Amino acid sequence: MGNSPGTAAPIATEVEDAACSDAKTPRTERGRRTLRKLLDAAAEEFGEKGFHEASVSSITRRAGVALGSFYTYFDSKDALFRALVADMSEKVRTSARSALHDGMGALEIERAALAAFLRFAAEHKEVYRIIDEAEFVDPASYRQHYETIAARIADRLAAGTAAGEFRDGLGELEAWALMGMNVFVGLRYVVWGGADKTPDAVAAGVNRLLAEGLLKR
Amino acid sequence: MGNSPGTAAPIATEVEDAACSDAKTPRTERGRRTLRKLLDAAAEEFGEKGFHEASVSSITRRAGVALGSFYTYFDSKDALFRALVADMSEKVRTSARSALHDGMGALEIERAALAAFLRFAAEHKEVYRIIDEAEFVDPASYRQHYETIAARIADRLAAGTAAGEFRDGLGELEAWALMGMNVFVGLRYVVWGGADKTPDAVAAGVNRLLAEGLLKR
DNA sequence: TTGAAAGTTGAACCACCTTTCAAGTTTAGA
DNA sequence: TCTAAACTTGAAAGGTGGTTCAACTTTCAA
Repeated sequence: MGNSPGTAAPIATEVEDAACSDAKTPRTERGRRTLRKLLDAAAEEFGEKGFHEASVSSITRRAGVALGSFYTYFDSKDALFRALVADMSEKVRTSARSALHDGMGALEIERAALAAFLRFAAEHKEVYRIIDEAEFVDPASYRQHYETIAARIADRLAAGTAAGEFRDGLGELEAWALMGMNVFVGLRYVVWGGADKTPDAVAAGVNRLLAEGLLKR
Repeated sequence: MGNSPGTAAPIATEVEDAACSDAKTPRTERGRRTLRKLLDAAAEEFGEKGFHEASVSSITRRAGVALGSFYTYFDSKDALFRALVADMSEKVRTSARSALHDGMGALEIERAALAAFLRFAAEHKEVYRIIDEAEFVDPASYRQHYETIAARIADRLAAGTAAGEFRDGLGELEAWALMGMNVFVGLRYVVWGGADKTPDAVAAGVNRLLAEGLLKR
């Protein structure tokens, strides 16, 4: 509920680059401003209403531009959605990577990556909804998003094994399992809230599960 | 792709009970047949096209009944979707529970439950899509579905701890983590296929992760 | 047998929303 | 300053598809 529009920081800061494949690049400063307004309004609108309930006219109204201007920047409502998914997918990956530093142990890296992802999700709850809805609106992007992330996790696992910290036999399957854990605890404790666990507490709990497993010792 | 209609066994066998909250209960044998045809056709249609691409007229055509008959059994397209989600949610839970037997160890139970879920998903791929899409079409059902499953997993973890097989400190968080692993490996290896891993192999890999964690010993 | 309830039918209604377009305004560089 | 390109505007075209409805058929119990 407490998700009043304008509370969250705008996501689209340099969206133009990530989204240029689907957005028509503006040639003037005014054009760039309008495109940004449209992207920010769309992120809000899609986040609140979902793709099908959202309407182009509502997005342009929110952005404070005329209905027709929309088609100066996007070929279609679908193209706008694709541009948003590409942008957010990029931001999610960036948020996790930025939390990693040299000298971290392999297990610590997983904890930090999850904590950073959860903090990012807390600040941009609409990201979850938009990426999840891509499964139906833009399946190719959805699949690519998760395959890219899984590949990155698999790389980290391999590095952990090479460093002698992780056991052998960790591959794609384990990467997907890890990713699924992260996504679901994020949905439960960050997006749905209940506010009973902080991102760091959630990340710590998951990390213990990764370290110790379930069995009594 | 290789998902020709009619290949999978019909899901709706005793749907009437689970769905009666949203479907208008038929009073004659003929009515029950028609309702079943509509539910089966809808499961196919929603599974293939998703909620918004699916159309009532296409569902009735598939079911071989007139367009108007639809509204004898459902108040709206949304009500039909809700009825389907309720039914499938029930089937998913049943499929996992039926794989559990007395005398199984706690870890073995988790492996068997996941393997059963994956086999069920392989046979009814449309279930994944329909339940996932409920996040947008019928959020309350979506949330209830996963909260119910998480509660059941948490119970199993507590039982495992009580039996001395699992460590202390396992609760809701760990249940959600487990559930996320299961859902994501199902999406990757069963729904998306690639056929490189059987349900049992996937379940075994995840189970080892639960038993040993990531660390080298 | 009979008639009331249950079920069937599909054309038509209607609300909604994406997209187009032609006319007007602003920008930027020469 | 001037002009061509960039951008803006909002009314209206056009399509889609959920839902209604009144006439018709089937079922079933009395």
